Amino acid sequence: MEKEAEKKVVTKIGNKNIVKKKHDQIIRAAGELFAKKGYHSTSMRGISEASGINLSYLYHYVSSKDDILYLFYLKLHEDINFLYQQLENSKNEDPIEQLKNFIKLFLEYTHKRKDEMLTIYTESRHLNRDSLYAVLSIESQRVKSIEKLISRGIQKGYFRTDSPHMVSNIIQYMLLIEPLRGWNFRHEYTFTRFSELITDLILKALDVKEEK
Amino acid sequence: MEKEAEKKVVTKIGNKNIVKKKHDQIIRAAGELFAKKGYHSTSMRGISEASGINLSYLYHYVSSKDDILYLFYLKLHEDINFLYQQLENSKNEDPIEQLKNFIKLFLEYTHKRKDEMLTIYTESRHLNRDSLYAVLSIESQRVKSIEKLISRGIQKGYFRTDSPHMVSNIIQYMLLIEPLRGWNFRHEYTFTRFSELITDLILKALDVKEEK
Amino acid sequence: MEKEAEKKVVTKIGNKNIVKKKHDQIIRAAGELFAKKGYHSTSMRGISEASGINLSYLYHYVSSKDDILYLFYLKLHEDINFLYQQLENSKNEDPIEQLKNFIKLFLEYTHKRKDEMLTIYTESRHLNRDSLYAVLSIESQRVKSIEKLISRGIQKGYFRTDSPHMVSNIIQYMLLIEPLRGWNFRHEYTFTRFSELITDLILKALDVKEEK
Amino acid sequence: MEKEAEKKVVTKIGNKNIVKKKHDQIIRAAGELFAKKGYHSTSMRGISEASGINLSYLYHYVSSKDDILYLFYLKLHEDINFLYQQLENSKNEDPIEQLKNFIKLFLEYTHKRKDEMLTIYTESRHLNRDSLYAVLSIESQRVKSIEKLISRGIQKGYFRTDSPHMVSNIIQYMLLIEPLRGWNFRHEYTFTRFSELITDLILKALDVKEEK
DNA sequence: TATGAATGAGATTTCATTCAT
DNA sequence: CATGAATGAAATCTCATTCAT
Repeated sequence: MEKEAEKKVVTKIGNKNIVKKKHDQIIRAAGELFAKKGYHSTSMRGISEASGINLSYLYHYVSSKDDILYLFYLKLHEDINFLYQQLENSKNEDPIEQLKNFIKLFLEYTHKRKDEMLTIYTESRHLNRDSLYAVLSIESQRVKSIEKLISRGIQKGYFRTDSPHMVSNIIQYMLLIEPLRGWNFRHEYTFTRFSELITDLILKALDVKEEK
Repeated sequence: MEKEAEKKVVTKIGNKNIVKKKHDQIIRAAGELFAKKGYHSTSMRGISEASGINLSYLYHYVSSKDDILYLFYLKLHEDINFLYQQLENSKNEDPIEQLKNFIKLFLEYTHKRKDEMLTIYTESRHLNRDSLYAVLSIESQRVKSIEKLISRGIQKGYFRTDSPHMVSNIIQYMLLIEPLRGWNFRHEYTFTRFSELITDLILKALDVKEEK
Repeated sequence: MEKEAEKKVVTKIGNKNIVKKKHDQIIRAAGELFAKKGYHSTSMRGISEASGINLSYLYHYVSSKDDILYLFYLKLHEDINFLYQQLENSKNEDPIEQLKNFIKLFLEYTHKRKDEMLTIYTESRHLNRDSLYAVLSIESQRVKSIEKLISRGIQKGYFRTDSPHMVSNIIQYMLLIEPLRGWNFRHEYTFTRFSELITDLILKALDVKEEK
Repeated sequence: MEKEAEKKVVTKIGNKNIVKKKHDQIIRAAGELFAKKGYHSTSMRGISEASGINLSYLYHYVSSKDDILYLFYLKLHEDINFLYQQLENSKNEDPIEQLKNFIKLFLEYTHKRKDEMLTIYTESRHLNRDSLYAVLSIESQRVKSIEKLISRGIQKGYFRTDSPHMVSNIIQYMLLIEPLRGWNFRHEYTFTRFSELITDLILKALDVKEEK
């Protein structure tokens, strides 16, 4: 996986373990608030209260409110990153199975954390320049990971498309439909059914004929 | 078309023509600011200055900042609404052509107004309860309009899918990919090419075999 | 008099008369607080309370706390500026008398407003870049005004010095001794006596022989 | 030399040598910061970092931020104090030479440390009551030291003035012109020339005829 | 219809200082 | 002798909204 743009969150505390722990504590609290009220309507005071960390002391672990949103994104990213790594590493598997598996796991993750996903994808516009750049860079990497799998699948004759890059973008986008648009269909489909339909669609986009 | 949930923007001015004109003036100014800085970072003062309407006087035409976001949504909606109406009305046309045409026009509209679309779809979360409800209701209607076309197409044997509702949702969602995700592919495709690819995908989702 | 560097204080109010009046109100209040506690220990809230202007409304008349310090300087400057203008204009007078008169009036002014003068000359370091530049530029002009008088006096044979510029700097500096160092001699001299001594010194610096 | 008002800086550490060393360390760091950003904009954390002394540990050596400013003053004072002592002790020298020498050395010192001098003389207002009192008392002593030399010179017929006290104040004040006002002439005179001019002026104030 | 004046509430951030070990 | 954790108080500034005319 290529190198991503990076942004370090500056803290006043050296000990990395403690920082990690506190960051988790902060993100957990902030994440809920963001999900409930959005980034701008969530105040640092609110985060302080919800996390149990003294308001001023928060600033020892992050250097601005923006940092928290960024950390929040990073956390979600980390939790799912292994899926993308699998896309790149396990080169021996059947690409179709590999893709199906990826979709399944991704949708499950997204399903469980839809509020957080919604938050991230609607609020990330408001990140400051550096954080935004870092986030977009990660997102871009993700699409590239998918693209690699697809290219492999094409070479091996499993997939067919004349625009792997665009299809990869579309796939990544499709996978986010639940948090972004689920309100309009969630109650009408079981998750399994929903998952099937999305998988189907993606396979069709890659011209995979499915035998049922 | 079924009745939508509605929300009236309360004004202190009687004359409907004037109100309409002022609303346009406000929305035009606000829209640009929203696109540039987002809803929360746009101040009423800013809108007042950009629109040339005195700050207090704004409150004769809207009753809160939230209203402006709502009006902004409504405007975008109105401008494109005729497309959805065509989906329902012109019942004699070939559904495939009708769909293709709809996609084309929608994408063109979206392409021209991507910033505004992005704004709406990332900021609408922050509408207050009533406005949000109204917006979601409109969005829901739109999906239903698409669904009607699809059902017609199925009956006539043009389309095939075992979940018209879900596919409609997906189509509506797909059509928004440019404002929401375009940053990652925009510079690599001409609009025409992009439009083709999306159309293709949607037709595939409906099992339409294309002869080229 | 040459053109000075300038800095405009940005207000949100158009009417210049009102702005002027409010500025006066603000400066009067702020000046006292600055004199009593210094710039940094004076809070905007304090200024708001002392001036009777609502805290947020203060920001319609100034755009930052720094502005207030700058306005304060400007006020003091304006009140005494005519003295410097006289130095340049009335070219027919006897330079010695003109200088004596200038010293007398300046010292009187300074004597009455020593706290404010002390404030300005100890706090102006903390002005932001633009304000500081404007202030230094004014101060520099003042020295030049003095220098012009001296040069005139030299030409006419009244004064003698081989460094008019330096002497002018020294004179300007000398005239500020009361606010800056008066605490150590104020109670031991009447103002008249003090004034005489300073005048004497300055004349000596210019090699004026006084007949008494 | 008469007894000065004094203020002890309370420490939690017994060993006087260590205290002295740490104080130096603190002052060196703080001095630079004060010179760069002023007293109020310098934070204890900043001093801690610049000095390499742990923030809480600073409070073992000083009892408040104010103490540091006071110590800073004291350091500058100590470094130059010997000059004032010479003024009082060496009673056999020619007063004119003695004065000239004093001026020269003082200006050299001031020249080298103008930033620190500026800091002290603009920030000392913000010392708390006790520290301020101690500082003023030292300053007052200094003027008295000069005054003694002048009185001696008068008695011996070298100097002439009817107000030795005032002249002493003026001299002390004059010697500070470079840090306080140098910005307006520094680049136009070599230090030597500047030094000459000041010396001249002071001798004139004392009615010393110079043969060149 | 239109506007300038005014306000209360709240947001982010910084800091000197103390606690506990 | 030395340190990391923690805190309360305050500061500047912004904003949506209302008042009074």
